Amino acid sequence: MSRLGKSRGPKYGQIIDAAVEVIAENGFHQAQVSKIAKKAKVADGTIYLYFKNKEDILISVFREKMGLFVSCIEEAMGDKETVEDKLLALIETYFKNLSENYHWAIVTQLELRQTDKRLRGKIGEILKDLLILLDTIIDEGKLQGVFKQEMDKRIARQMIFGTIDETVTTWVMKDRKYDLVSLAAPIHHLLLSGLLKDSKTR
Amino acid sequence: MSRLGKSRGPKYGQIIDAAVEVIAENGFHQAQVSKIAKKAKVADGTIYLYFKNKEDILISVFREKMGLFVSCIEEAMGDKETVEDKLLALIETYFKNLSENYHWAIVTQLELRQTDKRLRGKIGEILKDLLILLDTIIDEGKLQGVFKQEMDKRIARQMIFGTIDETVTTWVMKDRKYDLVSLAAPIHHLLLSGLLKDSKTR
Amino acid sequence: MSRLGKSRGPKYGQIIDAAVEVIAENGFHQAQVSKIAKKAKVADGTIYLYFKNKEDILISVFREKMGLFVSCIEEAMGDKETVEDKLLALIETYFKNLSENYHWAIVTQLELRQTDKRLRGKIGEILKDLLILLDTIIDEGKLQGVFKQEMDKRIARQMIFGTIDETVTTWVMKDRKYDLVSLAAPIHHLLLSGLLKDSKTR
Amino acid sequence: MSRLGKSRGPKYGQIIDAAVEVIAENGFHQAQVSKIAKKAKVADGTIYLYFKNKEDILISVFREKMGLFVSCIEEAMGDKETVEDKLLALIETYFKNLSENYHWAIVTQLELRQTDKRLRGKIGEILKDLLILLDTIIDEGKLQGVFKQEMDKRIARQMIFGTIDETVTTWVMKDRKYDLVSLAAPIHHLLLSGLLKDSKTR
DNA sequence: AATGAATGAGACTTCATTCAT
DNA sequence: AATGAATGAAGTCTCATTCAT
Repeated sequence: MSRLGKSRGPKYGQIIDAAVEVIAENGFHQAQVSKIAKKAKVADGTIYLYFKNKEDILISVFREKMGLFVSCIEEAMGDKETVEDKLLALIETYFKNLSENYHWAIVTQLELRQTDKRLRGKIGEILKDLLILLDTIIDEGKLQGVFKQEMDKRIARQMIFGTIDETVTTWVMKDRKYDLVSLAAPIHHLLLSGLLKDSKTR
Repeated sequence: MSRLGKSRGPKYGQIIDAAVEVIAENGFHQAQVSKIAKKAKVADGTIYLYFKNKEDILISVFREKMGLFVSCIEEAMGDKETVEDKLLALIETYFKNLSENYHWAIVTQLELRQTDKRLRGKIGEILKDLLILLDTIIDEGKLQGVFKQEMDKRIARQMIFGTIDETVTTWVMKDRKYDLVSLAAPIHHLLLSGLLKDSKTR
Repeated sequence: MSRLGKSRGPKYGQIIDAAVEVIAENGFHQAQVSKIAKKAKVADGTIYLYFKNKEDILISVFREKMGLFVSCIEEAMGDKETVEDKLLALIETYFKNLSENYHWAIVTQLELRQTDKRLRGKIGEILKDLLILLDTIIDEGKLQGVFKQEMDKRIARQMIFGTIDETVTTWVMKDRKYDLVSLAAPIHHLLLSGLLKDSKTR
Repeated sequence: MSRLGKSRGPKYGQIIDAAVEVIAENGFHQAQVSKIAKKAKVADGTIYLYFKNKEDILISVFREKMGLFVSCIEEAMGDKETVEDKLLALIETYFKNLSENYHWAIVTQLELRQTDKRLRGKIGEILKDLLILLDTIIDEGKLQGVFKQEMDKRIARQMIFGTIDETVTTWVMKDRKYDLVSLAAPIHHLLLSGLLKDSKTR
């Protein structure tokens, strides 16, 4: 078993991509190794030259794709000056990426949640990179005096991530009947200013 | 096929309760019909006198329990005057219920998500009752001029529900290491007023 | 799983007998569970109501059959007075049993040896009952002053068992071309008096 | 298919030796071709330049090693005068060789028996050379009037070989906890004179 | 109404062998 | 002569559901 061959060889990428497609099209529990192999145009056994087992395929899929996803968001945030703009960039890029890659959206929002405790734990590890991005924004916002000082970072993070996540999930479950990216601005506004009317004294 | 026999016989409730326990203790994929039967103290075959199939058990579990859950929240909201108080009542009751019934919290937040498209669709149907409660609050808030007029109802609902849901999920996954109910107030505050500092002009 | 149902129900015996036949006819490594199930006229899954796994079938086969085998030999020895007669009874019954049950002879002499360390260890445990019989004879022979006093029990046991075992194995591998039982007497004689001519001074 | 290339190239010997080690260390069923290739420091495919298939490796291993083994015994017997001494030389050399080469002992006594009918038949062929040695001794003993005249050669051979084989197998299975070579003399004595006490009239 | 023994479909993974380089 | 990446066949076991009692 080519332990180190894990990340190279063109087949590696083929298999990863095939896995995303197969999971999105058939659902997590109908994503048999043989289906993935067929779509990747390799023999069943070849999968096991690149991945330890089925779970390893899934973890790798998530790590590879989520890595790109997070990098992409980081890059988009990079040239923004204010925390408000950074948050908007994050939400917009998040939505844009998933809009442009429906297979991946299905996988992250629906299929990957059908996993058991162990696997979900590992996925959680990878997700941390994304949550760290949120924490960075929150910290910076508080430091700059833009965000509430007394705000609990964990709660704020859960509000932002929960809102984004729920929005994408709903969009996926509604079969993309509307444009996701255009929701970024109003969501951004709502997260920043809350439900209450401006004039309202708080 | 006693689809209408839904509530007839004491065994029905026994099976529902057993299902919740078994799923919470063993996880969705380890919740075999025979385990549920054993915990409910009935024979495997008896299950099929009350439920069409395994999926029907799960749907029924969700419908029965979620019905109680929503009623409970409605009741708590009933005697509140302002929308702000109603929202707080909703969040607090939501958290309180799940705090007091950890099995149910595990089932809703983790295990029931490990289902396939079809089942998740049906669960979504039942969840609507909860989302309607949120819509009621949002509508009322806008009508009373307390909430932003230009706010998109769907987005607001996703922010509230996403935040609550993410918060509970995190709490369950962290093995209830902290008190959930005490998060209700700060979350309520954050949802109403947003991330930005009060003095900030918006 | 009916853990305790292990030994009862008519299917249990059917499966054991089917396993012996299938192993004898197809060889140990070609004795698939599905073949055993088919020959036993039960569904594949039924096997697992009576046996934990495939290894458990094999162990059980050996335990059940070897139990009968040893009992049979014990019984035959029971009414013999001298150790010489007891030894002869053992050898004759040993050969007679295997002669009358060729399937079982193939299984013990050839197929059951194709097992890995773990399984062979368990088989060894069961074989002990047989070796104890030999030890009993040896002890008694020495006690009565019929056998050599200085003789090492372990070595004697290995000579007797090794000779019997090798004889049966050869007979099985030669496809029963000759009568096995009639070898009992000469073997018995040879074991008792050795290779050397009587007149020879020792 | 270099069946005749048997001894050509240094890799041939490397592979044979590697096979013995791998089988002894991992067991017959865990002795994958790739493991043998790795230990022999050749590529997997190279194996197939020297051997037709996996079975051919095993047969060759047995033929090569058993050839040396038999030669060694023959040599040790060569300068003995009496049949008794020849038999003792055979047993002692047999035990000595296996004592000094534990890997080979494991392979012959345990691992090589985990083979199917076909392979075992071929191994039997090779074993014949050893059995012929025994026959030579028996014939000579009878001719010289040292051994019983009425003794069946086949039975005598089975007694001698069965005893030796069982002794070595037991020693291997007991993890060499005692010295094997020192058993040669008592076994030799027992084979020659039998279980019965000298004075006993036969 | 209740039982529970019996059913049987379905998938992950290993490893001997090949063949293009 | 040598390589080693790729192949693909094959078998154990689980568990939702049925049906004779």
